[in-house]
Amino acid sequence: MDIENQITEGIKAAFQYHYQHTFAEGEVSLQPTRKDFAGSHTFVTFPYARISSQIPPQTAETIGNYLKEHTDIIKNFNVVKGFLNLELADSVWVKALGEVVREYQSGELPYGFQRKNGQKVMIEFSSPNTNKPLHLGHLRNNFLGYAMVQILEANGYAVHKVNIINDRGIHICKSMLAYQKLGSGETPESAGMKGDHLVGKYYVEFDKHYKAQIQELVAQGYEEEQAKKEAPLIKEAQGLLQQWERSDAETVALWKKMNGWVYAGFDATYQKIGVSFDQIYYESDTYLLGKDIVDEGLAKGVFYRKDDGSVWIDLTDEKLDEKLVLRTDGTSVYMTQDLGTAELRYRDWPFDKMVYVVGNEQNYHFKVLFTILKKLGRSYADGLYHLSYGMVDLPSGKMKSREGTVVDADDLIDEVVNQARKKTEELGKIDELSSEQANELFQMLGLGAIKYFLLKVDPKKRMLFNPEESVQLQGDTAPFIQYSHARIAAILQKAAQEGIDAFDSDAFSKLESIHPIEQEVVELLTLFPQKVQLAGAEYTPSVIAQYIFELAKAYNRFYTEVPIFAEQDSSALRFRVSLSLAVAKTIRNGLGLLGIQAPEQM
RNA sequence: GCACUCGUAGUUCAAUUGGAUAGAAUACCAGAUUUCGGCUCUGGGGGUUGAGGGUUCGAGUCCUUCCGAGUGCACCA
Repeated sequence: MDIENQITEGIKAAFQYHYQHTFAEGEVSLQPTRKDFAGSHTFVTFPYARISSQIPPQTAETIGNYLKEHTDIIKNFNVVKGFLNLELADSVWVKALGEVVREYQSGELPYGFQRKNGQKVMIEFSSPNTNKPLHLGHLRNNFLGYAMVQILEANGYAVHKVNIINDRGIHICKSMLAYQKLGSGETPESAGMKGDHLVGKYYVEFDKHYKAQIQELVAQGYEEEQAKKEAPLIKEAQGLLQQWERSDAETVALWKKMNGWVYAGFDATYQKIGVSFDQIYYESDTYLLGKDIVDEGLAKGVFYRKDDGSVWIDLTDEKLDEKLVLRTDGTSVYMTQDLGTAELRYRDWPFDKMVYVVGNEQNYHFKVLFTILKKLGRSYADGLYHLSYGMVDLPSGKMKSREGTVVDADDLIDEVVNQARKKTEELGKIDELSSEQANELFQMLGLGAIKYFLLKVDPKKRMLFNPEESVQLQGDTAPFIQYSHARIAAILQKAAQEGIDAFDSDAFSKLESIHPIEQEVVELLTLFPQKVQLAGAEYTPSVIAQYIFELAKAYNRFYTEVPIFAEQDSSALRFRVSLSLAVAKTIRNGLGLLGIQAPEQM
């Protein structure tokens, strides 16, 4: 039984004994004690004044006394207003560490991870367009998605990672048109560029000339809106799209060629950032889906047809608008497509939950999508979740995907990895590493820095990414945590050399008293499982990031305040070595949940 | 115009979902250690939680009115 359970059982018994009151399951909850008070767990008694017919401080006093007398887990308690702060006996903490170490030793599942629960989650993330390379916003998406994959697996779910590539439409036709006009047979090889960057270059080219044409037209007296529609280039691009839809051989060949370049470029980036997928969908395959759902909706009376032949759904009673699901000409729109894709996916891999990692500008779209599926009576509709995230800004200014000032993902990674290289070459202990191993380490540090920085913030919130701050060795950063881990690794190595088995929890089981900071570290360790659980339930990797940082900091305090190998008492020494082991493993696994690696040395 | 999201130390972020004196990191100042690893640790100043009103034992959190920022409101995706 874990610590929290032991305490709540005690509290329930106390209420039974003193007030003849029986609590329902899960009704008694504890909170962590604030730092300025003694104790680790706090019971808030305000809500129970009616049950005890006493003022809260009296209730707290009564419960505290009962726990101290009737259980052996409470060393002391104090009451502040209605708050009952509990100090646990040292033996409780010693035993708790023993359990953590044993779980790590048994090795079936890492400490804090759950057994398979039989539930299946599909998660969609990344979802790029093929007309330009990945940028900083995509990185937040990819890292969030990949972290959630790890976290959901740790919570016992079977996870299926999917990516849907937006490979068709007017945007890729723009790149194609510019390439036809200006490309003169250039290839990624001849240009010495990654394929996605090459195609992106022509997209920018298109945009430049297109804007020039608009300005020209405006100068001739057109309204801007009209100029945007009438510019010759956009008409040409639309023509190209129509040719593509008619399966014109030449157009399709060019489309395939350019998309092939982009995929090669994406794959290189995915590999570099350590992201992969189980299944990839292409919009060129799915954009016509959803028509039969429209028929079904009409039959069920969920949708209705207007006189002009277009099909709609009225969601005004859900406080949403009317939404078009089929055009007058009978073709589908984005919403139709997403309905069809959801259906397709459920058939491909019947899931209990489906998570869409998509930016918050699409909040409304997903609200509507989920509502429609519910109205259609889809059994899986309740398991759908939109993991919405905010935009990423840079210190130099805001960045938007549609404007030219986008920060390219590859460039950014290179820059940060380079900074990690510089710092580590200057200061690191990497002499015995081969140049290959060293390069791997720099990647680990640079990528870890970006991932951690993007993941430590609540996904919902718009955030500011500071590349320089992210690689700092001090502060709330990945390198700080990785460094702490590497240092513990050195300690464990020393312990191994001295013949100490860090997994041997019997070696310290008789230890009677421990240092307050040791207690604090063990307390943090005991919280890991519920952090994993929370991060999964709330879809917020930031919970894990914050936790590991706290753990690393607490360990560092322990490290300066308490000697390890100079300790005379063997029990205490062994306890500290095992504590170090448990912390190192938890940091490593916690970082792993964020997709970040922890080096043994740096 | 309508809808949604957000507003917290100089800056970047937290706040256990309604709990205690709103916490970290960073920057700045002052110390300790100079040993297991460049480090790390301790202390200090810094806040009317955008503003007002309400709900209750208790509000950064819920309701409301303003102010400010962002996003979405295409027979685009």
